[in-house]
Amino acid sequence: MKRKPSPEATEAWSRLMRVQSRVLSAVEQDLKKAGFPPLAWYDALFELSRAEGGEMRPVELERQMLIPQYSTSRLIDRLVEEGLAVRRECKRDKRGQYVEITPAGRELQKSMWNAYAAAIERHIGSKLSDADAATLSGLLDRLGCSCDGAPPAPLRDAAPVR
Amino acid sequence: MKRKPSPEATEAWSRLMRVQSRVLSAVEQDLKKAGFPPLAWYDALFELSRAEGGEMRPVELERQMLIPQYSTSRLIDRLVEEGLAVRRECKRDKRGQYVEITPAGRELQKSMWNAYAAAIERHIGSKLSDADAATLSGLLDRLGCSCDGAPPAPLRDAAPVR
DNA sequence: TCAAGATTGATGCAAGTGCATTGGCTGGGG
DNA sequence: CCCCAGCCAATGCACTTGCATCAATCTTGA
Repeated sequence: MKRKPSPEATEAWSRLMRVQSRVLSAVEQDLKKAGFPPLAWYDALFELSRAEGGEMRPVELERQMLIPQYSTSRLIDRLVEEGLAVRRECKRDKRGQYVEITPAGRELQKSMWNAYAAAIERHIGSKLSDADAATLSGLLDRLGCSCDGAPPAPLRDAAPVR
Repeated sequence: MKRKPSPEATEAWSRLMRVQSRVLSAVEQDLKKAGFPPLAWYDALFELSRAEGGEMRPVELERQMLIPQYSTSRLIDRLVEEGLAVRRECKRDKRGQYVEITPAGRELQKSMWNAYAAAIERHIGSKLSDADAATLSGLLDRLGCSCDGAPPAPLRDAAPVR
């Protein structure tokens, strides 16, 4: 039951942790140097912008972004504070609410994407052929999916991420 | 100069971020549930334990672990507070100091490794063949190394990581 | 030899995170 | 019909992180 991992598995673990941390901070730095807010803001704005009517329930956002409930709540606080989103009451369920992206929010999302895309290209695209990138995605998928019985994932496009 | 990333590159970025975050928190949770401190502690204890004489300069530890200076300083504070390491003065350079692992520190490092190895096996080893794990490591390496001209990396063994 | 600059490590402060709990509301079973 | 288990979102508190800066010491070079 508690078999030890092979050296290959251990090495893969090690690389996965180190490399993503380096790449993530490199990309975050690029964004920050360009004067943009953290990546999490982008992700939230992206999810909102592609949602029906530009709005969604916090609980839905939470599931998309895979972050804890309180974290979602505070992220929304900040977006609202900056005028990038607004909270709307939900008439169908008075416990809940809707969060709607504002025009300013859509604009920021788009302009962040320019810098973001450039950073991805710089730190990933330029270092891996498309075929290798696809192989990498495939291998990573095998680590992530089987974890908890999440349905195969709805398939995302220009899947911005995080 | 600002070419856009291919869909493959973007997808790889996305997966890299999501998957490592899931795997990392899964492993951290396993450790925590077993009553152990955070992974960073393990990494530090591991580095110390394999250092000559079980001691090293904070600045050296910092370079091994790839974490910021203040972070190292505070991590050492906590290890010392728990009796897992001690600070020693450095006679050769009075600005600096040595940090030495204690017997308790060595013991904790070893017992953490049991749980840690099991977690790696559970979340990585059992999901990837050794060959696939090696392929994954190779692809990840291509992302990490060329970043900053760090020498090819001294090559680590049971490279615990993070 | 001495001043300027670099390096080592610590720390004050602001901001972010994790955890537990609360308060409001819903919906279903008795 | 009412009550209670369960869900939604917010928040108080402790702790951690990031950033800037400091004090002490070392090194370099004129």
